[in-house]
Formats: sequence, C-alpha cells, structure tokens
Amino acid sequence: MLLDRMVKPPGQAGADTKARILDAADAVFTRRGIDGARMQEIADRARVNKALLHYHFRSKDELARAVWLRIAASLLPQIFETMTSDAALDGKIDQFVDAYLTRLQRHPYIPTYILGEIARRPELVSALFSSGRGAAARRMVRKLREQIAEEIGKGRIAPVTAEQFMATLLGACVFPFAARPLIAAALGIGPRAFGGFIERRRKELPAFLKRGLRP
Amino acid sequence: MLLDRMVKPPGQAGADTKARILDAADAVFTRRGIDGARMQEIADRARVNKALLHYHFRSKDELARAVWLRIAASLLPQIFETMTSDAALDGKIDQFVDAYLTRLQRHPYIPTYILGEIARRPELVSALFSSGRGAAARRMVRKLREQIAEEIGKGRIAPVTAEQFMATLLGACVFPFAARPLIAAALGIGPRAFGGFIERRRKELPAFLKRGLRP
DNA sequence: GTCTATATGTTGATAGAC
DNA sequence: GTCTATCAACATATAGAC
Repeated sequence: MLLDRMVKPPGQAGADTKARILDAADAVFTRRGIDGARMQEIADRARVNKALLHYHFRSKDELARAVWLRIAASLLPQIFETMTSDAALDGKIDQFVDAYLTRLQRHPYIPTYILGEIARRPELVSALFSSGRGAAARRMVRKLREQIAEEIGKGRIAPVTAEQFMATLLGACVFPFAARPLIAAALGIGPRAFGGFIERRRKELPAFLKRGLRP
Repeated sequence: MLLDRMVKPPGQAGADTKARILDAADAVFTRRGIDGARMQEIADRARVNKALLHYHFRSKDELARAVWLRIAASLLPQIFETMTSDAALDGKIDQFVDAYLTRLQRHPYIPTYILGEIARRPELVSALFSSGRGAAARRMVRKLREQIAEEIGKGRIAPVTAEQFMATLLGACVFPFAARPLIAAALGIGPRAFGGFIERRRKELPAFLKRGLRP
C-alpha cells in the first residue's frame, strides 16, 4: 500500500494513464474513424481495461471529442498565425507548404480523419470554432482579404479571392495525403516512392502557387 | 398467382427492386460512410425489408462493394478520357474543372465518401484499378507526361511534373467539397453562399491553374 | 484508480412461411 | 421475390470488488 503510493503517487497516478488513453484513442480514432473505432482496441493499446476508459471519459463520444479538440489545438493555431502575420504572400506560401507537408507526413492519418468527421459530426465542427478560435479564423480571413486587395491594387498579383486562394493552398497540401492510396495505386508506387512524391511537392508546389498569383 | 406474374413479370420483378436498393444504399453509404451505414436505413429508404437486402446482395460488404464500383464507373472514365485526349493543356483544365465542379455540386457527399473509404478499405482501392481501368490510368499518366514534357521542351510552360500537376488539379476541385463544413464555418456562410463560392471557383480556378503553368 | 463480470442495446445475418 | 420472426455476435456502458 505504502509502496504503491511511492510508485504511483495519488496526484499523478491517473495522469500518466489518462495521457496514455488519449494517445491510444488518438491513434485508433484517426486510423479507423470514430464509427469504426472500438473501445476495446483503444483499451488494449493503452494497456488498461475497457472500464477505465469510461472512468476517465464518460462515453465514447466524450473521448472522441477530447481527441478531436486536442488535434484541433495542435493544427489550427499555426495556420491562423502563419496566415495572419504581416509577412509577404510569397513568404506565407513557402512557410505554409513546408510546415504542413512536414506535419502531415508525420501524421498521415489526420486528413482523412478530419475530412471524414467534419462531414458527419456537425457538433465537432462548431467545437472547432468555439473559444477564441472563431475570432482567430475571422481575423485571418480579414487580414488575407486586406493583404490580397492591396497587392491587387498595386498590380502585383492577379485578381484572386482570398477564400479561393486559401482553399487552393490548403487543398494542395492536404489532398495528396487524403488521396494517398489512390495516388499510389494510380502511379503504381509504394510508400517509399510516395515519400519522394511529397518531397518533390515541397519544392514544386510553392513555385506553382506563386506563379498562379502573378498578374 | 397468374395475376402476380402480369404485374411483376418474373424477368423484371426484382430488377426494379434491386435498382431501388442500390440507389438507397448509395445514398446511405455516401452520407454515413460504410461503417456508419445501417442496413435498416437502406431498407427503409428502398421501401423493402432488411432480409431482402441480403437476398439480393449476400452481405453488407458485398452491397457496399456494388455501390462503390457503380460510383467508380460513373467518375473515373470521364477523368481518364478528358486527360488522355489530344486537347491542349489549357482546354483540359477548363473542361476538367467545369465538369467536376458541376458533378460534385450535384453529388456533394462523394468526396468525403471516397477519401474515407480508400484510406480504410484497401480492397476497394484495388477493385478500382482492376478490369480495364488500371490500363486506362497508366495511359493517362503516360499521355500527360509526354504532353507536359513536350510543352516544357518548347518553353511554353514551367517545368512541372505531371503527377504533381494532376494532384493539384484534382485536389483543387475535390477539396472544397470535402472540406465544405469547415469552409462554411470559417467563412460564416450557409449552403446558399457556399453555392456561390463554387460558382466563383468555376471561373477563378482555371485561370489560376493556367497562370501556374506559365513559364 | 483499476480490475472482473455483467447488463443492455444494436446490428448483420438467417430460417422459414407465403 | 418478399415478408415476419429470430438468432448470434458484438459494442458500449455500468456494478461492484479490491
């Protein structure tokens, strides 16, 4: 009993466990989707019992929500920050493409997971833009609109819309990962060659996007 | 009995029903995903009993596969045909963007559905490129490579890779629909304004892509 | 906090009458 | 071909001991 406390102090006892559960849930939810995920698989992966999942998180829905918010917090702020800064458009493109290809290469399951859940769980979408993030998103859109309007006014770029450009930029980074099995099959390449495809994209895409902006 | 035959001739009796089931399954699978779909909902929508689904298609998996192949057959050939033709690159861009934005606007659930399932059901991906379609895909890639190499050689376009360009083109068309709830929430717009967003894209995107190709 | 055992509710699938 | 009734297999969630 006393020994137990020394190994697992009451204050931190479940802290480690809860984090392990979240990590396990993250892995399972992102790979299989919320519908396809099984609490048993999450429990196994976290090396705990199924019942403990319901002790730390009331239900599967709540666990899914916790994972969702954690992922959102790890992705959105950087997008907002990069695109809202005072840097030049070209610099934003470079930074955005490089940062996101790197990040998605490390977490290749994220795109499919996010795109799948936002389409089928409206409550998760609204959770995305609550707290300070709704305002951050609006700030980003406003800043981009101003910046692009100014560049157009100076005749430095073609007349594009901020929303359209942002959709193209984001889609160009995210789509290859979301469509990865399709691309790999169509090109007849394996995981290694797909890595090469992304490395190639890292150089080619920013140049392409900048040319697309030229007047 | 005799009357029954006159109303429902044996040859066509189930033909209509089977088609109704396929349509219902299409609607449910594309909206909810294969994991999230319920045989009961498909049966209700087709106005038949659940047992009949298993009579016409042995299992949920087989029904899902039938729906999948039907959708693939309605999408892929047009892509292959458009991109393999002898038309100029600019013309291909115009035709591709217009055709796919129109088609996806009519079937907005398709992108999420396809991207979700290809990531989690490898068997569906290989089914995609069996029969004649694997060859058609290879022909398209080869043709595009040749065409782009030639244009680069003539100094008419920037040095882009066929695969990269194709990924950008496809992603630019598909992504807005796959990310629709996200875009709508970030911009604070509803379904009607999203329709406007797509109409705007129909004009702006081809111009952007062509500028991206300019040397 | 963590476990074992169990309740409760779905869901895909089958049997068998018509 | 189509229906009603039912089964067997999970999956989420809870009860209760430690």
